[in-house]
Amino acid sequence: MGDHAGVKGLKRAELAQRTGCNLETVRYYEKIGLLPEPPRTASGYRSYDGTHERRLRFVLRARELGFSIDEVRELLRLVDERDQPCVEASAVAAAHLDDVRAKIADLRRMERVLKDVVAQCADGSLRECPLIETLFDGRSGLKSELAR
Amino acid sequence: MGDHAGVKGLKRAELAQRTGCNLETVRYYEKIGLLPEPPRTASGYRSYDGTHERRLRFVLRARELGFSIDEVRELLRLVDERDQPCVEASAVAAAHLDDVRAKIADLRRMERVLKDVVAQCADGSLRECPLIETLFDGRSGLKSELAR
DNA sequence: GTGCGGTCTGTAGCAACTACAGGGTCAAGG
DNA sequence: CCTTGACCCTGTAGTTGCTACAGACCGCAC
Repeated sequence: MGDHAGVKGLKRAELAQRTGCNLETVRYYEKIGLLPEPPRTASGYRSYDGTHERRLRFVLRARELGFSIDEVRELLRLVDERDQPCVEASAVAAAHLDDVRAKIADLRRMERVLKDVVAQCADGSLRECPLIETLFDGRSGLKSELAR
Repeated sequence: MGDHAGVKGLKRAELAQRTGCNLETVRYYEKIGLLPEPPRTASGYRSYDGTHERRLRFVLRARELGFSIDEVRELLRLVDERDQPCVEASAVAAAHLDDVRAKIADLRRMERVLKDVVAQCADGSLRECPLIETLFDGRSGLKSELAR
């Protein structure tokens, strides 16, 4: 296989392997505009270089931190446009941090209820299943727990 | 509109409103088999009664607690088949509790990294944006944080 | 030359809904 | 009696973020 212009040119699978990204995800990110279209070899194979790898790592790290695709797009725009990225980027991150904290709070409420119910089921002191009764009737403090 | 057989028959929108469920979701749950097909009026309108409402509330509460559709299906099967539901139900709940705790742990890692990065952005002591540098290079302990 | 693997494209599938479009029905008002 | 508007019906498409094909090429070893 000949490279386009002597560049070291990673193939898609190589890029995926180096970044730990799924093969198809690379193409997906290109399709939705998170990665630029790379040059192609004469026969149409994608040929990536270090800038693509760097950008893909950026996207993957942002996704690991739970940023949505749109948030990642916004962060990339800030990187590319370079107009005071820090102020705007930290606003995006701060908003996302609020989301994360809200999700943690939701999950902690769920955890509390589940833990109580599982404990009640385990001690076997009730003739009816406390989990199922809770789901049916909202007793055992579920509603009040969830309302908090 | 005449009821089928003198039953009080809730319409779909009424059931949705009473349970706080989205109108379309009622139909969706019916389609995927979480709710039984209700009787219809002569002109084809769905006509729900208290048992449907009770079952829908069960599903909605289980979903609020983060049980997946498949888990809800399993819980409903235990309710319907009535063979030692408590032991099996609490096993489903305990497994789900593990999931919830794993999600909380993931989110807490994200929270920690985001909090640090936002704080670094805010104090303005660095010429480059710490958030963006972190995403590009994995410095600032992101990788080690996420690896834990 | 012929096989095996890699790559290409477009498209379908997953969860769990949500939101239409285009039709039928019902009850009230004129 | 007829119309108007609000409801209900169905099937299907959209959402988010991928993942996994099918079927067609390409490239390299043997």
